[in-house]
Amino acid sequence: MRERVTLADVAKAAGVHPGTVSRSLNEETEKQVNQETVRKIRKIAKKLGYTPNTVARGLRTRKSMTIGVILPDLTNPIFPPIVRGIDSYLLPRGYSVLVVNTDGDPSLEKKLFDSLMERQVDGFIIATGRSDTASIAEYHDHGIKAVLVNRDVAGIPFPAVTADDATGIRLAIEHLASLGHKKFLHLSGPAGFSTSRIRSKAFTDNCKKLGLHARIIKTTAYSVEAGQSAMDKYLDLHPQDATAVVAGNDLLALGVYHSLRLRGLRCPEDVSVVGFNNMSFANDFQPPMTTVHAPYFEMGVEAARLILSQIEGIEIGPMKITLPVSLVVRGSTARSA
Amino acid sequence: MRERVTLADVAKAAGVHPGTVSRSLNEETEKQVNQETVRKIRKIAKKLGYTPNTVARGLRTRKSMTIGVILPDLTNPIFPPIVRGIDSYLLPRGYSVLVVNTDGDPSLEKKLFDSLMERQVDGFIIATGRSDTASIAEYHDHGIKAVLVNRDVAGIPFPAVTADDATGIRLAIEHLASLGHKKFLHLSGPAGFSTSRIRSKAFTDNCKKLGLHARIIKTTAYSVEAGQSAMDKYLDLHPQDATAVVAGNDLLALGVYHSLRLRGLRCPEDVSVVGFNNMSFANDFQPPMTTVHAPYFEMGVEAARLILSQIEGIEIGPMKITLPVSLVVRGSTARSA
DNA sequence: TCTCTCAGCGCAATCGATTGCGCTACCTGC
DNA sequence: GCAGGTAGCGCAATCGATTGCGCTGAGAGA
Repeated sequence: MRERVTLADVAKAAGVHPGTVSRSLNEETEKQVNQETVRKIRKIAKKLGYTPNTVARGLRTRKSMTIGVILPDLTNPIFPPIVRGIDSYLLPRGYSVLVVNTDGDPSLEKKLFDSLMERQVDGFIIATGRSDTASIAEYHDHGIKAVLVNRDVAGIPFPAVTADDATGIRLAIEHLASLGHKKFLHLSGPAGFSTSRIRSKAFTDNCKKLGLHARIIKTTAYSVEAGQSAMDKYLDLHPQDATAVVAGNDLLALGVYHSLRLRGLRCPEDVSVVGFNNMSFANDFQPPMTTVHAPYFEMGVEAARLILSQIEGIEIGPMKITLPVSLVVRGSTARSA
Repeated sequence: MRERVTLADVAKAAGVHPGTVSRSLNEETEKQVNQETVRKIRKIAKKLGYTPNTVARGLRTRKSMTIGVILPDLTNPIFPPIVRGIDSYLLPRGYSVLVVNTDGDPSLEKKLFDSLMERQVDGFIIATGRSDTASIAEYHDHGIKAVLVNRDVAGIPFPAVTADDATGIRLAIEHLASLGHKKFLHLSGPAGFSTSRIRSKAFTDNCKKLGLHARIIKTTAYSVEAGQSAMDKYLDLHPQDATAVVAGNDLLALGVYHSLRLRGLRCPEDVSVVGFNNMSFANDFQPPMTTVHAPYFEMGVEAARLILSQIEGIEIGPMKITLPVSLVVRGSTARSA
């Protein structure tokens, strides 16, 4: 863009060799140079407005100081907090973040992965959690660093940071049971995601333990539309059956709201609904949504921490970190009629 | 990360010079090489799994194929669609996007700007719209390329892509007036933003034209909390005065919801409220929010288009693009009592 | 006074790709 | 058969910073 000041410019102005300037400006190597010289060079560098060229440095050091973040869709409200969590950890440490959206398309995911590789990212944070992501496991042997966040993938040799899904579902069920509900429905997310599997299993297990009637419907996506159509289908088959719905996430729960409303059913008077995620503005919905809060910002921070550990050469293996969740009771759950 | 295949590796395998491989693999220079050789080299490159090193290329070509996006806060729901719009235009053209959040802190914005410069970004898309951003105008003479999006800054020599704020406010007022409202309140965003200024002026102008009673309160931020406290203050001073509130954006409108609810006032029965932005889930609020829809995704696309034009050497000057808005009528507005 | 040591700094290779320049064939036209 | 032209490709510089190695000179020790 503008005619930039280079190391060589500073060196010339200071009457020294570029190598000396490089060493003077770097914390690590600063002690290899006379203190007096360091001060002089630093002053001249500042006067000339020298800024290092990260690209050139990256070429030589084989580090781009960049992390690639692969996620399904940034407009899904759980991802912005994750990204900001990642940012908050990485930026102060000199790293930048390259975010890409896959829209759930595995072939696009592969393509984006490759393009991030071309950009020499130092590591990946992957939030798509597709089983297809397992193909990325192949790269593990090539020394590629990655961390999964939000969703885990079975058998993948990378660390993962997830929320305590099982506990979240248990809290939801116990809450609903304490309100007198007996007949439960779970809208499960699509197969192939760890979140879907774990939440479904927790639903079944906890309902059995408490002696509750349990039914599960699989949705086609974690979206409002999928939630609505799944609930529509359920209500067609079993009108006025379940009084408690545990949704796979908040978007599905919102779909349930829509379905109920269109049929003249009231939430929570007729049907209680619990979401999962505690997305932004869940408190402003109609009715305010009872949901399981998952600490997305912190998950981002942890994922960033793990990827940097790997980059710094610490072998952590497929470590799994599970962050605690909590139930946020609002207006979408009430005592069973 | 892994032992990567370089241009030299391909050259050796093909028995030619690296320069020839480079020319063969590049669309532009391909015709400088014998078709037969090109085919052979391409095949070998694929077999070896060669992927170009974007960093090395960037050093030589002085282009990083990266655009820096500076915004206040990714968790503000208007920004994800903008970012996705930018992405959708840039990615297919080989560019990547580096997103940073300023949290409204001008000194942080300056620091992030510099760090993006160090990373040799080819251009900036700036969504913060602070008047302080004007300091970036200094760089204009140094050949820095930038586009403003969402908010413009007066007198800045860069192009800008914004929504038609004035028309949006007019539509809101006409809608409310047609419902019989006479006394209007506008919660204006903080001073210093083009959006605040334009929307306030449009509010005043249109109220005057229609002979409506108009009052404006400035908020301290475009946030739910700021909206709530501003509305609280207003209601303390003028209980039961205005029946129509035009909020500076949806978050402020949500703050108005909260304020009304805590005082036992009903929306829309007692007070009608209109937001601005039509953020995600505005339809799921309590009540569903009447608001002005602004095409954020498209704004991102346009901003991306303009920055690429500049990079490709097209002098567009401080061109201003204004995208049309529309009023989405939902449940937060009703006939005046 | 002479050697030895080491702090301080210069030299030049290196990272991987791009590109202006020029060389070598071969081909054409006369 | 020769000058002129051109296609195809190699050579080497270049982008800007980093870094192993080695040189120089000053200070220390004998």
